[in-house]
Amino acid sequence: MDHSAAYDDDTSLDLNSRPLRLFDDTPIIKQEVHNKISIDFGRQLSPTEESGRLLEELHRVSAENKKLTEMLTVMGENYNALRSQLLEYMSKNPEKELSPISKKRKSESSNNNTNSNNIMNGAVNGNSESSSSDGESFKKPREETIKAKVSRIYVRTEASDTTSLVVKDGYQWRKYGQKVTRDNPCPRAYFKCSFAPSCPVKKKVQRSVEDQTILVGTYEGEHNHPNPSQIEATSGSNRMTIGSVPYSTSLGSSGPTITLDLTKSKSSTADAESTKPRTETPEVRKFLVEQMASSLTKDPDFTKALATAISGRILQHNSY
DNA sequence: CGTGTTTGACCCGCGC
DNA sequence: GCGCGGGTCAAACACG
Repeated sequence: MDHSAAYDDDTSLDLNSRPLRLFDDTPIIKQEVHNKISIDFGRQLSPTEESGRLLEELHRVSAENKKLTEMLTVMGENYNALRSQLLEYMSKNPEKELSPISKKRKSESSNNNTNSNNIMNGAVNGNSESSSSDGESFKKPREETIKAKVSRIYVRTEASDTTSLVVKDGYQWRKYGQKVTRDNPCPRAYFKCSFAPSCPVKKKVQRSVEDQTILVGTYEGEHNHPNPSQIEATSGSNRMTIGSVPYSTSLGSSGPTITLDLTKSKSSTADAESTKPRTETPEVRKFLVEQMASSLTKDPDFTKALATAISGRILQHNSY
């Protein structure tokens, strides 16, 4: 299954990878930039030359930023189109996906399964918001349902690993129960957040009936403390991860639906290299520089700061 | 010995 | 009221 590509399109990991694709599309510009940068650092330029260079760079960066914004817009439009198609399809065939069991109680788990199924087929989230809203709200006390934010997370695990019910999301969980439910032979595990004693968040983890490599985690409530893994490593604040695991997220009517792929982070070296390169070859360094540059140029604050620095520098040189 | 997991018992809501 | 099923509790157990 090639879901990873679909996930990447929704994650901020793409913030890193996409600009590179852009560079790939425009190799001439890329080459030009690198040549000029090497010249810049290689010898001293006159103030006017340097300011000209920097202005040129600024324009180039702005143009790239614009391109990226456009690509993001197109991607968003495609996503919305796909989502509406999926919703339309789901509304036309609501019974197809559900089990013949008609009890209200069944709907929760069957929705879970259809969700994971659809998501794993590449349609990421439109379905989850339509089903999760009525899936969770029917049997909980009214006020609790309103208060507690419910979100779902779908985790693809190693194919060989079909026994553990561990979802590494960066938080600390204490298992307080396990139960075999009626419509799923795989046991459902119940967890409470143990990082903060007062944290009300609960988590249910159960393997999907259809694909047992998929863990379906249901989160209830909101953490009243930061993610422990983010406290330890705040340096990667631009990267959207759950405890170093890439994920994609989307908001539904009852809360976000999150999909992450543990197998990818574990086994895919190509993907791992993009976030955590191990070698230090010139190519990799170049790659890293490109990534950092593209990430920085996407940051409007950085662009502002750069513009301020450049203008300040120009004024400084003009005063000579 | 402290902490986390396991697992059977219990509670509670819902449908009949 | 009864049975069913999901969710929670807590004693027993395992592990470092």
